[in-house]
Amino acid sequence: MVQITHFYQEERSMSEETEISVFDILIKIDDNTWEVPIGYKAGMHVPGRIFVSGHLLGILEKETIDQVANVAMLPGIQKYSMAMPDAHLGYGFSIGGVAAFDKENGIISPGGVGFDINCGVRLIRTNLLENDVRPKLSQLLDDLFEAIPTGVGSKSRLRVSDAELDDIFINGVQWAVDKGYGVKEDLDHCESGGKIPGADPSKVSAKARKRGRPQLGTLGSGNHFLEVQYVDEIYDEELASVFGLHKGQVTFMIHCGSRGAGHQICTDHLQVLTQASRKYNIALPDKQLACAPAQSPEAQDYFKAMLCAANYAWVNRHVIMHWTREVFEKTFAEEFGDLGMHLVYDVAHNIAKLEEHTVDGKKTEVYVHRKGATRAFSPGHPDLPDDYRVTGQPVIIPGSMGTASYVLCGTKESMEISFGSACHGAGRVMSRKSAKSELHGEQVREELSLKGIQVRASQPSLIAEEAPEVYKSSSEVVDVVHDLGIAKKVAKLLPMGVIKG
DNA sequence: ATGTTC
Repeated sequence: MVQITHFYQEERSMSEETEISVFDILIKIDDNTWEVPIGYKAGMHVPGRIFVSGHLLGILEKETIDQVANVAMLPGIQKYSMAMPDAHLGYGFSIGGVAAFDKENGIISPGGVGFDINCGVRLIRTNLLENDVRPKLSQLLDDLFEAIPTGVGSKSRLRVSDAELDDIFINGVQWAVDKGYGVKEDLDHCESGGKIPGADPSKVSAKARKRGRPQLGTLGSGNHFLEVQYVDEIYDEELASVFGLHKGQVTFMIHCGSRGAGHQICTDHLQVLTQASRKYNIALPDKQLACAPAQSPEAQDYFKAMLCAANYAWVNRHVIMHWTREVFEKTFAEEFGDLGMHLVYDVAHNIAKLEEHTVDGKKTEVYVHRKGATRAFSPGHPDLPDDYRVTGQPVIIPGSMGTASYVLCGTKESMEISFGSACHGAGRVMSRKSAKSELHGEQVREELSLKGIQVRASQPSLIAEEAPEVYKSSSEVVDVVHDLGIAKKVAKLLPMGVIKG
């Protein structure tokens, strides 16, 4: 029997807590399901469920378990407070957290969405093969780096008026398609059609608008990227064929969010909801869990503003996709003709949505908070576009820089186990600070280059912060959700070139 | 993630 104990970061002072093993807290349900019992902390309304393999459990922080337990104390939570295999410490709610709250008796919390509202990812396929692209890869990446503004505080070459910003907040990708960015088909291949109704720009502050206006069509920083990839392996030929994927094919992936706009909207409303938590007498185990009753004006104002940021983020990824398509056209269309650059799908990783789920055999409406988690709806779900209704929803899981990304597919089991949710990515294991002090950007770049992966980034330190070794293995995380059955593996994608913020 | 320490 292997004894797995919890290892704290070095800077953390030794205390009696360091003696606690995760086995002292968690109850094993099956190989990939561990329960935080309802008695772990006084005030938990439901147990926690952490979906990890034995190995991933060994690197799970105790604080992440505490965050799962804290969320279980919030009013109106349904079934379980959950954490996906890529879970790690976040603001209030863990990243990788999934929690559903009753529409009438539950709460809405910005901490359950995160600062980067609708951070998400989209995958675009092409008709090109790996060997078509390799000879021109360097030039392609240079041109992409030129076309797509990256980095903190980067500004777009797209100028939108104040009135257009309202239109973007309300109509999302529909605005972009009407403007000539992308095509109508793209709308169907975004989660929620790239536009959630109910967004209200009057709930967005002047400051958030000011930050958001110049940033539409910018990649941002951190783990955000634009990656040129190829399909390395197909796990399910039938599903892959519906998604238009085959071995050797070149794809590109865009991972980014709502930039300064979403960040400011979260900051603004956190302030209001911190007051509201007191006003409505909600006992908070952690002030970062600030929230309000779902139907209160405070919670609804946040929700309506959050939807503005969500719609903005879809447009952001859409505009970046448009410019990327243009660069591919410029580089390859003369030689290869129609490049077939169809959007496979676009998923949100940080969002709260009002959805219908079955709880205790009854259909009920809940606010599902997914923070670093992906919707993974089942075959036949009415929210899916016609062409994917038979397969289930494509679930796009980006890897960390230089590692594999995955395409999975939603299942019936995800609806039963995890409110139609799966994991979102690799999950950090080393802080940005540690990564910067322990790793050197140029060395990481060199190591990736030896693996045939070219990186373009504004600063070498950013490469160090996002090095492969600072993340959990994406394949390990994906195997857990596949083995649990909450999403099914379809294809593995390997990077050829990365544009970093 | 983030006008990276309101």
